[in-house]
Amino acid sequence: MSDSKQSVYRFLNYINILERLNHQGIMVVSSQNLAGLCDLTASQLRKDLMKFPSIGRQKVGYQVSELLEMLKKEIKRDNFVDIIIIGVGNFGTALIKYQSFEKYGIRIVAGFDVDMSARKDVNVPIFHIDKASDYIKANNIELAILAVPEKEAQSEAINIVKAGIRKILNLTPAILFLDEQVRVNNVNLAYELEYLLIKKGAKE
Amino acid sequence: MSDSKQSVYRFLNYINILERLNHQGIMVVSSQNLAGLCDLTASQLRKDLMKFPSIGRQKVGYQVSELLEMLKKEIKRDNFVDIIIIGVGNFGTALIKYQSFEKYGIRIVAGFDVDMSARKDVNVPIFHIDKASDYIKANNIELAILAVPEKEAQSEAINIVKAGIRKILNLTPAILFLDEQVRVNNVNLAYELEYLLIKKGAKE
DNA sequence: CTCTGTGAAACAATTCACAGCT
DNA sequence: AGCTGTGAATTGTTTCACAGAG
Repeated sequence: MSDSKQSVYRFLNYINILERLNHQGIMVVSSQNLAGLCDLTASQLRKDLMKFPSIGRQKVGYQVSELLEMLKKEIKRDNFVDIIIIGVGNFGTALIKYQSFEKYGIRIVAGFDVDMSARKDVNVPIFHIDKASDYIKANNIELAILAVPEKEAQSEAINIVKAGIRKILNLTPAILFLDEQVRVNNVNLAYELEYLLIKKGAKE
Repeated sequence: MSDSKQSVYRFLNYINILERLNHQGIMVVSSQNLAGLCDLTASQLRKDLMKFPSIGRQKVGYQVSELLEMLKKEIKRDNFVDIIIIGVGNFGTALIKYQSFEKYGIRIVAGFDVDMSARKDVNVPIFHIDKASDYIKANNIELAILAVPEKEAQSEAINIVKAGIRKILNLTPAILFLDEQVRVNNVNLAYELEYLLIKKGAKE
């Protein structure tokens, strides 16, 4: 997988949707149908699938389970990944409790915060932020979710990168300045809301 | 504003960054500098700015405050928007407490949930979900954040759309099937994590 | 010489249209 | 007929390269 961000998201979406179809016992799907579910055109979907050995059947469509397997193989990475979360406020707690990442093979194994008093009601160990560095080194953690208050974002990011973190999902609105080597993915919910509010027409 | 999602996000990012520069008392910025902060090329930034009457000064760069004002005008919408949130669990509570939307002129004015017992510690009224429909109609709410458990996502979405909601920020992993007229923006944090994990190289 | 504004070129994504299989 | 696979055409985006202004 070495494509654009957009195409990676399309592939993740195919997998997500095919898993639902599979779960519902639907065994076959046409490019038309699947494209409709993904909000794109049948052509575009077929173009995406061209990177695989021809797997559709004319007049019929695609075997859901077969397509799913191919897509998963294409996107594959090490099967289970342990990640940590920096900042266990409302947001961080929500993410820890929200176990839905597990089905993607992603496990939040520890949380870190300055305030230890809060949040004892989660089933993942919460440590003082001073311990993050040691933890990252000891457990070879590669990815961290950053969910601290905006003001602390930059300095915490520097700390965890120094300790060995290579990938950060930044949920704060801060702009992070880090070594080029570090991959940062910013999610700014304010932008997502603005986007909805700005665009006049319907459709994504 | 009638551009691609990507370009809208770039513009929102320019505004975000320029506001920070402004706040720091930085008055002038070159396309080179600003592009660096945004993780894109100087050319691309200048192309984006071509839609405005020439505003940069050769040898100098752009006046931060002036550029900021133009961008804001370009993107403008009604100055204050009231939105609601459906689902006041961990996630919903986090969003309500996270007041950072206010500076974008976006205000969460009410939350709705099936479980009224929880979450009395927020400064926004929380109502039973049965009241959502009336509230939307009475207050002419256009946008809702959907933060319910995945299983309820589809049925709640139908309900609020029936009541008049036209735009949904869907924070559940569910795929929503709704009238074409309704704009849906899906944020799936699992995808964001997967994306970080998949891509081998550095850089976004 | 420095930095913007902008055409032109290169590259990427999307849509069209249709041949070919069943 | 119904649906895939795929070149060709179209449209969109990014990069290049340089004229022009201070």
